[in-house]
Amino acid sequence: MTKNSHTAIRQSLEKRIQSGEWSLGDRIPDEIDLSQEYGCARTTVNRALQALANDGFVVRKRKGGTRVNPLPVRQAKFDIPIIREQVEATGSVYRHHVTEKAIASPTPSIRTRLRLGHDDETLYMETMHFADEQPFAFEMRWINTIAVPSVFNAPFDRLSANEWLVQTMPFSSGDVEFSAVNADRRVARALGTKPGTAIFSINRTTWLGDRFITAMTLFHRAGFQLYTKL
Amino acid sequence: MTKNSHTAIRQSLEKRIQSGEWSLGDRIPDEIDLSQEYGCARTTVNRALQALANDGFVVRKRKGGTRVNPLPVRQAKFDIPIIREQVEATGSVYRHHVTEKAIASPTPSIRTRLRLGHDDETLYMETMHFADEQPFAFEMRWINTIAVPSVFNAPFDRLSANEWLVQTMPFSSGDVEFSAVNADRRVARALGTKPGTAIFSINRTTWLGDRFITAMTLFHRAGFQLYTKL
DNA sequence: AGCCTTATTATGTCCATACATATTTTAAGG
DNA sequence: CCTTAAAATATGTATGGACATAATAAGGCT
Repeated sequence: MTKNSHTAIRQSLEKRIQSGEWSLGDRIPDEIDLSQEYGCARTTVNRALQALANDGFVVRKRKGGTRVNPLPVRQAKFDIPIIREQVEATGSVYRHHVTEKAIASPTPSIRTRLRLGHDDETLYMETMHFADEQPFAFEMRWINTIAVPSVFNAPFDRLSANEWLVQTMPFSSGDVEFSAVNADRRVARALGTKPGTAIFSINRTTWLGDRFITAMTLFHRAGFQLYTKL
Repeated sequence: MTKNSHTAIRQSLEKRIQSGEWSLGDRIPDEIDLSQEYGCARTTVNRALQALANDGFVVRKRKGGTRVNPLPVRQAKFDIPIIREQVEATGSVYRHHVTEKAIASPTPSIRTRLRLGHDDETLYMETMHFADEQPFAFEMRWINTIAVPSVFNAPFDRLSANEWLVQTMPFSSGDVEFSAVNADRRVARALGTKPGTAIFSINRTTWLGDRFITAMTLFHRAGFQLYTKL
């Protein structure tokens, strides 16, 4: 069992909700009553209830009290690791290889996606990621050379762009998009599969404040699965 | 600006980390120093720092102090909504249609996945989900009739199994698996696309405690994307 | 009834303090 | 020098009290 009062109370309340003691939309006792029931201070119950609200189990409203969330929304959380760590976590040996690296004027669609000006240039890179010498993922990436001028000195032979950027600009924000695409000839050849194979693809755009840092499209090997617990 | 002291402090610290005031792995001032700097109680700083630790910005250790996380892991959070809400959120009209519903003895692989006994039976259902009368997703589902006996009285003509189960067993746990698959003939016909098309697929298994409730495979229409902010 | 003002109420936040706990540092002893 | 025990330290948690805030309920007026 957990020892701490607030996590213990949290778990207890969670079980009582799961058991059906209170059903969807029901109001549960207020903090003072619960604190008496559990024999602790109100702040401790408050902490437990806030945690439950944070995870979507209950909805809280001033004066309205705390209710079991009538619209429970399950949240899936994914860790988005560095590809090397993802590979090594499975016990495989990681290797990457930069197949292309050039200053390029991005296409209009990329330009829009990155909110770039008319003559802004980017560094375009293609990288292959291997697990035990088998293709693991094929990466296409655009980097804003103005926001990240040090990119020209980056040791991309040792570190993948993926990893280097995480270490250089660690706390940027961004968005992610998962989709399924049919491999075209180029992607198929890179991943060692047949054109048309369904490929799990991740699109990521990264910002620091309002400055565009990098955009990436990742094509995973055929059969790749992304897994998480709810 | 935010008014509350603890969120304000949290944001301030987040900015200071992003600005590079402390770099990866650096130790940041302890709670007492920060509380003096911000002119508040230690508990308030503690709350802000715990929130930062929770989101992976810092790592905290007793006596060791608080450090900027040297291995920043980005977390993507997805809301997994009821399909009807997902469709209606885009302004489309939702409709579903149960195309098959029968007691069935699941295949060995499904049986293993669900940790079912040798002669346990399940209710097997196939459902089509439409958005504005266009195919949105095709669902295959197995339900444990022993854990959910009320399933036989469920109004599946009005409510999809998806929605009914969420309302009936709201706070179950489970796991999710995202992948890309080539549509076979059956899936392609259901979704109105050609066999071989890359389809975004979601596999979900749901438990209440250690009891299996339901397993589902969802095939989304071609071109479907799952999007989130980091 | 309908409308406005005022009380009531449950949660939100903060504080000062106290003690617990994990971890490192230091000191003592061999 | 190495091992072991004691002190120091930063975070973790709990408490009781106080006041703020949002939302509802109650009351009084036209």
